[in-house]
Amino acid sequence: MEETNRLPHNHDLQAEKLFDHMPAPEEFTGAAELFRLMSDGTRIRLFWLLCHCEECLLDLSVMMNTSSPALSHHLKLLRGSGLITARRDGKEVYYRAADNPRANALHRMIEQIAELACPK
Amino acid sequence: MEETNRLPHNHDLQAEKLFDHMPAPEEFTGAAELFRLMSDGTRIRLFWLLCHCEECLLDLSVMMNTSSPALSHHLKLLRGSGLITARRDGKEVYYRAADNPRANALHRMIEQIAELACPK
DNA sequence: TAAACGATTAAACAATCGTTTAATTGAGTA
DNA sequence: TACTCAATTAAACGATTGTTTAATCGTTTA
Repeated sequence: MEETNRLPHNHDLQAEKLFDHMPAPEEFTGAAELFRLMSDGTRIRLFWLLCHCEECLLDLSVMMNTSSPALSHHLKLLRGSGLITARRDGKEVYYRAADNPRANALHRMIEQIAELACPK
Repeated sequence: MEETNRLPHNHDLQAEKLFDHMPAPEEFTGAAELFRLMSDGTRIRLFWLLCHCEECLLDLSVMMNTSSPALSHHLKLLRGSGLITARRDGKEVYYRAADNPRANALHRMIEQIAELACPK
């Protein structure tokens, strides 16, 4: 038998059981990193934009009204997490949202929270 | 008629149309703030915990292996966004996840990303 | 009222992050 | 090769953030 009564107070039996099976902090790092990526207004708007078109850095910087070095920095972060893809064609690099479960779920959640509809 | 051809390059007609109807940065601030709240490992684990039990600060600090001032700080942030509720009973303040669409959606998304199941 | 306990707040600190400016790399073209 | 354009990188800066330590507040009880 296991001794479960190790909390200072004894309010909730469910909490005691939970305490014996607490997920380690590392179990949440992946989710935390994904949320951290979307915690910046510029980046979340950029990702949303790339869910609806494929564009090069220069056009993106005009659409976003943001400097290209700043955007390049954000694009690198998004790309590193697999949320967007990039392909070079000549001098330009074209970015768009990746087509995977995480990116799709994020896309839906953003539009749900922001109360935005997909543009026609 | 509207002049839509204002981007430096002309790659994607859809992008041109999108440019004419770009959501303002403010439209994403709500979502960004919600994601920022969940961007911290301690806080996301704390919120998940409060989805499954109601507990006081001291017990939470033991379960989370975190100092009570630090936890109190995180709890204040979560409470300020309406993701958790608090009630005082005598000397103790009991916290739990709020029951609203945002909190529920977040709960589901965290367990989906972290590949966790709700504990029995 | 005084003491004990739980919770919160304040101040200080290191660490992280996003932007800017300037320099550099990569690719096409005259 | 030289020149142009697009993209990236580097360094520096200011701002924000999470934790710690110590002090304070709120409630109960001896």
